Amino acid sequence: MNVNEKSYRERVYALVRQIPIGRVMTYGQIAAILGEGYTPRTVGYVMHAAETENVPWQRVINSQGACSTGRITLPLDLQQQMLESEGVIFSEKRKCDLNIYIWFPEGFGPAEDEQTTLFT
DNA sequence: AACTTGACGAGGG
DNA sequence: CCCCTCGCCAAGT
Repeated sequence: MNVNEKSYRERVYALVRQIPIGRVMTYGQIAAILGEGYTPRTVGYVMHAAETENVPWQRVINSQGACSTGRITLPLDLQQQMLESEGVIFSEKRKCDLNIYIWFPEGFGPAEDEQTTLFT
């Protein structure tokens, strides 16, 4: 048996647990990195059960830089509040700048010539 | 075993 | 910029 063989969900959780405080990843980005069989939708599906798995679920947002949990308990989405408490700044439209907060695991970052443009 | 449902995302109007 | 459509695939009924 392959002991490295983790369940479909565990692969997602393992990756999400690596996201640093104050940084985020998108559903599509996670699906692209995990590859085979993973799609933005299924990643979202899996994240629905993440809170009981000791996973920083709030750090996974959509490609528009906004939260899509739909959990609008207060004036603002709970997820957005959690991210704001980690230092992530959201606009009035409830979006954050992915160019600033997006995080890539080792070896998956943007090409060097593109990285420099992020610091202009 | 068939059908429905998403914490998505790219593309077109 | 907003709205709609369609592809994606694990899980729940």
